[in-house]
Amino acid sequence: MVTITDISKACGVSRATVSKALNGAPDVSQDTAKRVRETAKKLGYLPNATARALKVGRSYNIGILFSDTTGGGISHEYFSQILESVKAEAERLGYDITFISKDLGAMSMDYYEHAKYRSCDGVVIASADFTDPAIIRLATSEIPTVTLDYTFDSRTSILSDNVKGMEELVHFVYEKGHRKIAFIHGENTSVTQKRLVSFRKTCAALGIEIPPEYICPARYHDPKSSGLATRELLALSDRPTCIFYPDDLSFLGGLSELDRHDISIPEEMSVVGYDGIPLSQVLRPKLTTYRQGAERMGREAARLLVEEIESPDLWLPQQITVEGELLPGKTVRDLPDN
Amino acid sequence: MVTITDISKACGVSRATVSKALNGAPDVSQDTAKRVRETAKKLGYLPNATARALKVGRSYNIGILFSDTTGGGISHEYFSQILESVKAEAERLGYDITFISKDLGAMSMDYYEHAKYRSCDGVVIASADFTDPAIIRLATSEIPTVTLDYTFDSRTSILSDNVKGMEELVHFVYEKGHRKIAFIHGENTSVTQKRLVSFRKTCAALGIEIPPEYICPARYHDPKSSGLATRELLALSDRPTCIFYPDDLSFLGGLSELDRHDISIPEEMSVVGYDGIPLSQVLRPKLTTYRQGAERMGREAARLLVEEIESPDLWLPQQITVEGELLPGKTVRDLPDN
DNA sequence: AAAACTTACTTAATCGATTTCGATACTTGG
DNA sequence: CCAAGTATCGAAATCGATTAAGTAAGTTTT
Repeated sequence: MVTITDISKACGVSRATVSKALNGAPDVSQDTAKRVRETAKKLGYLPNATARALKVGRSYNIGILFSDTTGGGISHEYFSQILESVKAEAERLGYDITFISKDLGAMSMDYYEHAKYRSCDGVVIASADFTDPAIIRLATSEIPTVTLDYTFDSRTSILSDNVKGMEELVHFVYEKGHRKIAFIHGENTSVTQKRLVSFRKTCAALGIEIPPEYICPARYHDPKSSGLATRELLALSDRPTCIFYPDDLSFLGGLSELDRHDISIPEEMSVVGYDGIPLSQVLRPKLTTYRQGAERMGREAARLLVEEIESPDLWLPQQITVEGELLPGKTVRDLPDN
Repeated sequence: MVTITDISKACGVSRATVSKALNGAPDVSQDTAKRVRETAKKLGYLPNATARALKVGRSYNIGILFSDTTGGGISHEYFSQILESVKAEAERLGYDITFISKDLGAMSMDYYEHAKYRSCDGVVIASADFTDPAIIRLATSEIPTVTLDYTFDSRTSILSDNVKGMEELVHFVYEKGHRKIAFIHGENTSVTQKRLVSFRKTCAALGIEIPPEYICPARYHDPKSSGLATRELLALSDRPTCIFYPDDLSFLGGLSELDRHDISIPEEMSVVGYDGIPLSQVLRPKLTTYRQGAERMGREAARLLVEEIESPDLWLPQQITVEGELLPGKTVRDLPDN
């Protein structure tokens, strides 16, 4: 391994001078700076991020956290898109990305400890159970963090615009003539609450009455539970004409349940998803859904986190809401009369 | 930040003793070892991975490389499954995972330099253009690496069993009565060659003649190009009865092309995918495909890499082939007579 | 021409942990 | 009772890089 010591010997200057030359310090003559850079290149010198991090207390490494429990794993497209865009933006800004998890090998660590252990400059909390004490500890610690789809105290967060998403979807089906709209929702999280409130509010504003049995609990990303909820809705004497699913993937559970009852989409039942993952657009019929701006969310998360890391003094926490986009699809039928 | 110095002061012993006590060295008395561990816990001590890495020359950090160019990005389910299982196994073994990329911020680095810069103990090359000189440099360097779906010289690699996969798929459609089988293949990579040769070999063994125009080039994970290939196949005077697609996602391109010609699956055309991603199993009709053992591949990759890192002396490179599993689906029709 | 700056380096401490080589005290064997 | 062995601990070097402080020239000011 080539170190600054090797360069200093080859150039006949001190290690301090080499370091300063390579970092563009002002008190190095043009001549020596050039000589140092050239021999550095000739010898194939690479800075050692570890040594630098130890000395300057900054690792240029940010953690990313996907908690394994909530099923919001990396392989869901929404999250893998976020991961990809966080990674791209962080790298653009000179930061590497390391996964933060509970328990590394034999050591039992919580998230906070893991982040400290790796001396991460900051952490993006991408998917997590926000009631988990370990998550809370990290998110309220002195380590800069950005959370996605949740705000701790009033710390920095990137929020998908669930209110607007629901509004647009409700308006869309309303204009197609639907009045009997059922809503299958995911676990009781802040996201769910926002969507549910927005759903109710928008319906109310449009003068639609939603009977309580039209609101069904299920779980995110779990086709089975949405299938069950669908079955209950179909058992009602007064069936809805349109069903909102918690997310695109969950709709697939509803799909097979509707299949079982020989109910065709959208002729006999209209459906709406959420997320706008690529899968939704290759289904036939194409799913009506709301695409969350995952790519931009990841980018903003990385950008804000690095801003906070690099200028902590003039930093104010902020919450950014990223709008999505309605994808019309073909799964909502035009009702001739209501 | 609590360091071993703090502990040493609190305990009235030297830093050396603290370090040894925490690492279970033999020349520390039971008493002091216990006292040190207790005050370490009391003070909330966390080892500093950076400092340790600098001293011992091991970072307990392994790199993972997904090259962005080939479209084999993280958000493809095959790769995100691999990522997830590499991550899980590495963490189980006490290693963290960092993404390795070209160009970090302003610095221009190739993959090898990036891995050195972060002093990765090893790198999993999960998805890459194996003709890229930067990839070759890394994969043939002194850094332990494991490649997926490609073998450099005879270094360690994890291979999906493409030969067996093709064999099984061909046999499957053969037994359904198909004799006119077309094969749309991806870019000319070693994987493609294996599949192509295996396809040809199996057909020959079964006495099936495949006319050259039944073999169409396209690109992996690119529905558009497979759509075009499909169009060409449909234009033939002697159409095939069954089409093999390069992967599940590409099949979707074929799907819309078949739609356009009002050809229904499997009644008028049978199709077969490859990969067995979850999407393939929620399509209707369910896709006949071959699931690659992504989860096991990732796990083995991490396991072998760590083995090589931890006992480089008694290490022999090896290639592991991971079998997959045929998913029958519903997209291959039973031909009454052939 | 003496005082006051500049410029261009070097010295040495430091980050947090590990590890080699002693050093000391105590135990055991002969 | 002395030599040898054992158990326990500490001093100091080290990993590679950064940086405050100091130094020795040369340059400018008055």
